[in-house]
Amino acid sequence: MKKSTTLKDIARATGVHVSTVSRALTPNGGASLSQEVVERIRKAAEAMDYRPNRLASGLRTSRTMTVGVMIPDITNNLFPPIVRGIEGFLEPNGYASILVNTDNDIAREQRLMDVLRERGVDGVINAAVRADDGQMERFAAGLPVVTVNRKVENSTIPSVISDDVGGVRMMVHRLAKLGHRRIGHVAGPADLSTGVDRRAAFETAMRTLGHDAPARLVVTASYYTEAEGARCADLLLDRDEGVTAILCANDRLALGALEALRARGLSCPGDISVTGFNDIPFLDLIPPGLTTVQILQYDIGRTAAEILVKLMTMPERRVPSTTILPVSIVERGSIGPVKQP
Amino acid sequence: MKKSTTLKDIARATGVHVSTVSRALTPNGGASLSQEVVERIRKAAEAMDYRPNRLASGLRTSRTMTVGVMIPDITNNLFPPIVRGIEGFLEPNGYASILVNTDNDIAREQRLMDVLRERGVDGVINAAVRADDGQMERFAAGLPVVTVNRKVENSTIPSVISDDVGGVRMMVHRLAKLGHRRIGHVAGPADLSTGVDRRAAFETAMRTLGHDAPARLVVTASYYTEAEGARCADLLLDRDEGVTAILCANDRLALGALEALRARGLSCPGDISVTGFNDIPFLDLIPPGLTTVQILQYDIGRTAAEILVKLMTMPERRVPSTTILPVSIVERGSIGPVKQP
DNA sequence: AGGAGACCCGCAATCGATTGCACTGTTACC
DNA sequence: GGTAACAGTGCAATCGATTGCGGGTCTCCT
Repeated sequence: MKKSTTLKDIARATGVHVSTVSRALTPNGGASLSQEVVERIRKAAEAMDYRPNRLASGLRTSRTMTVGVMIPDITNNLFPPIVRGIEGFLEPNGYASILVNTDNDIAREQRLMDVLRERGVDGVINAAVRADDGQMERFAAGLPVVTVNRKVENSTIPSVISDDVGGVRMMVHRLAKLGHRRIGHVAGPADLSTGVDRRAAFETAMRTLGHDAPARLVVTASYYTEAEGARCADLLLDRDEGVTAILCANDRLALGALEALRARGLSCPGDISVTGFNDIPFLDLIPPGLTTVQILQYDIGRTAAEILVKLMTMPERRVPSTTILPVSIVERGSIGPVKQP
Repeated sequence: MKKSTTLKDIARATGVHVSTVSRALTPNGGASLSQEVVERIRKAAEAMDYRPNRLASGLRTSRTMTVGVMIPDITNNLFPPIVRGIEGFLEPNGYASILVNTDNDIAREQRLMDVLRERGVDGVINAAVRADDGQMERFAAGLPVVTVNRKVENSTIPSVISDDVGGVRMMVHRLAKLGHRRIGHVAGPADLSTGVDRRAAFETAMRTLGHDAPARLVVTASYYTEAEGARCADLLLDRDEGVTAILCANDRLALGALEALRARGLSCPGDISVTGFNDIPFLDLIPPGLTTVQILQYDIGRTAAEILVKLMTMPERRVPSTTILPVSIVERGSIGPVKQP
């Protein structure tokens, strides 16, 4: 492995001091140098295929041009587009991203945060925060952090999320228009902002419409998984409250709910309507076609990256504490009018 | 942002020299120190919440404990499990991964390779190589590289792939057993090893069975996309060669083929059987259930990481040039007996 | 008692880039 | 003509951790 060329090499080749080379090669540093020298050095650097050593420069300046990206689990379909959105903004701006999976494990999150700090990341984008995440709050005190998709409740950490409230409200109204009055809700985990916010939105929307929203119509999942979706839907149906529609806090829960209906021999949307949230990739291909709230997955990632860069490069400027991106309803086959008994 | 504690801080606190602290804190370095000093230093480090600065240590030792992971596109369902497998091995071993998306763009690949080098990665796992990738070959001369899922043909770069030949052969046999003799093949891109290898395997298997495999039964896709799958399947059907089954080089092509059939009003498997390759997540939920070759997605990632670590830490030891992981057939609804005219 | 090791630990150079300060030569101005 | 201002470069310290080398102390043996 031949060692790569350094400033010193270029200095030797061009007969100037390394500091001069350094200045010639930084965009604005060449200001105090003669055009001729800058030109000569740039040419030599090009010829010698010079690549700056980011470690060295990072050590000196304590800016590594690296950001940490924390994800619960990259194999969860929701996150790749977000990650892609993040990279889509960071990479062209010279940042590299270190990707880590937390598995929603608090100890693991702690450990990975240390890993990122050791590596001197300039900032962190966290798609894995819990709603009540004290350690992330502390962490954010020493390093720019932006949360994406989720947020820490009552926190100053900037977040980029989707319009959870609006999405749920629109969906409830859509179901109501189809005649549904007894709508069940499979809520997301209580320790995730999406879980609590969507649940609150559900209850508000139901009350606003003058419909019942007793606690018995809501079942809270422990995780955003198909298995939990099935379990919760089952529970809801067991309670036998005459539910005609189930609004799930996300698509995976909804897929589980569909499975539960199938297991009971119930048809969707014939017997019961089901809706999801996120519109994850491939959802459109799965029968009966889940009606869901479409979020701008790529854009929330990209926006989070933009905000993080602002935080990192212009700490004095203020950034919005919460950025909410719009959502829309995609209607597919999983909802229909209330079954007439 | 308060600066973190350094070796110097600990040295000052414990009254020893920084070099002593350094030795006390490296696992085997403490060998030449007294137990008492080591203990005292370790305790102080713990108390002061010391985190080594990886930049500094990387600069000094030129080992950054970082690896680059190149993926064509993380939003492609195939790759997240592979990435997860990679991380599953690297992270517990102290490595962090920088993830980059190449979009199968050669110029972009080149640029990202430079990015990784600047950051001093100890090695690279590449899931995005083209079959004839000269620049990656050169790159691998100066830095440990392992390719995963794909490989560079006729190269010395170690690769971890699935049993493409076996998978295709088994699938052809399976179709043959159902009576299919005129089997079409939607081949993968000619510049990817999976494309050429599976195509070759298809032709070999067909010949072995004594079936026809004229060039007209094979259409080569330009990309692994649903759109290309549909286009190629259409082309195949237009040729009107009496094809009764279409073996696709991967699942996305197969999904496209299904779409093409649907557009023509043909049923699957009633009129035509279709098969895929990879068994990507969610495939099981999409009707009619694609029969496909299941690969060990997580394991090829993990194995690639294991091999890379060997390469990085024990350059003298030899590693297998190609590691082939087994595959199996998952049979779902998309294949059936030949339609009797 | 003197010498040989063994054992512990400090010294200082080093990795590569950055940057405040100092220094030299030139220009301009009175 | 002398000096002040300035442009253009070099010098050297610095970021934090690592490591070869050397020096001091203690033990043990002859």
